[in-house]
Amino acid sequence: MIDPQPIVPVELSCKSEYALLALLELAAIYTTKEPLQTRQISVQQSIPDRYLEQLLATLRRGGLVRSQRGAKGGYLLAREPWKITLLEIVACLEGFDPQLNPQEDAAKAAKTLEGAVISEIWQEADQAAKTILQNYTLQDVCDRRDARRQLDLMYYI
Amino acid sequence: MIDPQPIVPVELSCKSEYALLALLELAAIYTTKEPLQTRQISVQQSIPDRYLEQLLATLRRGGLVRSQRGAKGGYLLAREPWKITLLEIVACLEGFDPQLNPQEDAAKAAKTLEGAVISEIWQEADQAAKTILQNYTLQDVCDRRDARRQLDLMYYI
DNA sequence: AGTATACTCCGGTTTTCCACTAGGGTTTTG
DNA sequence: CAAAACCCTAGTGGAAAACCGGAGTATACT
Repeated sequence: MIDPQPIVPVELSCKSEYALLALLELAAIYTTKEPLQTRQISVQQSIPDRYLEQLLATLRRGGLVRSQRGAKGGYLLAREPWKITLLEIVACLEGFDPQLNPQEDAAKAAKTLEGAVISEIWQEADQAAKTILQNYTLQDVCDRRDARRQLDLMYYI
Repeated sequence: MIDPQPIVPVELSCKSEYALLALLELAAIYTTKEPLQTRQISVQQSIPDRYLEQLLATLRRGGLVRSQRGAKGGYLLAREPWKITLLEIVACLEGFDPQLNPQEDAAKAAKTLEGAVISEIWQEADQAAKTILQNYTLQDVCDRRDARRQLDLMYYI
């Protein structure tokens, strides 16, 4: 189990973090076209393997990865890493619609006037956070990690 | 119990919603300088009274509200409604620091490189949401509710 | 063809958190 | 001094999240 994130409005669930880490592994070997097995990912990122299996299955149903069964099987990205946004990933895992500005009517659904106004403002904050996540692709995250790795190396020398 | 909000990155907890509704009530009678009792608020907004008590106590410890004990007691806003931001309110309730850009080092605390990069991006999304909430004051919410009330009235005629 | 490998489906368990409840106190008014 | 109202602390129930296990099915390699 991963330690809890700081208690802030935008929470990164364990589920989403695991999935993102797994997808990063898949992105790293994307060009090889060779499938990567859950076992390898789980060891690399220290994720409970049976749990990871479920998450990858969810990602498959969400169309983000493809799977190959049997011996020499495993998972591959369904699309190029620069065509997968972070918003898509968390939307797939947490089970909400990845499109921005989904329902104004959620505010209408509120029973009281106060409730509706509050709901509107919260949706505005939600939009802002979602927009950030939509503007990052898997590739971006990989690039940033690689850049950081280079930087750490330079400090070491 | 309030029905759950849509499953999205930015969640509005029951706690924060109750507190906000209570503060709206206090804001409405702010100019009278007369304290408002938990019982009245709980009836008005249909919030479990003993639970509301706790939330108001938290708001008091957070310096958002003042209390007057004994008979004829109750709660008043500690400041003018236009000097209380929504970010302060949820920060008080959820127990995090209301100042923006609080800790870059949370990213440093991550054990792995990937973890740090992901944490950074999530903080960016978090910042975006927080900024929205910081730019709304209690007064803004009151004003918007009143405007909406006028609008509904016009449609009715 | 057969066997080992690895995904697939599905149900169960454990843990954690949240909304809420409860009891016994302290302060103030009248 | 009694009633009204806030104050403090602990505990409960249910739901969701995190995780585990077993039986099944597809694929590769020999």
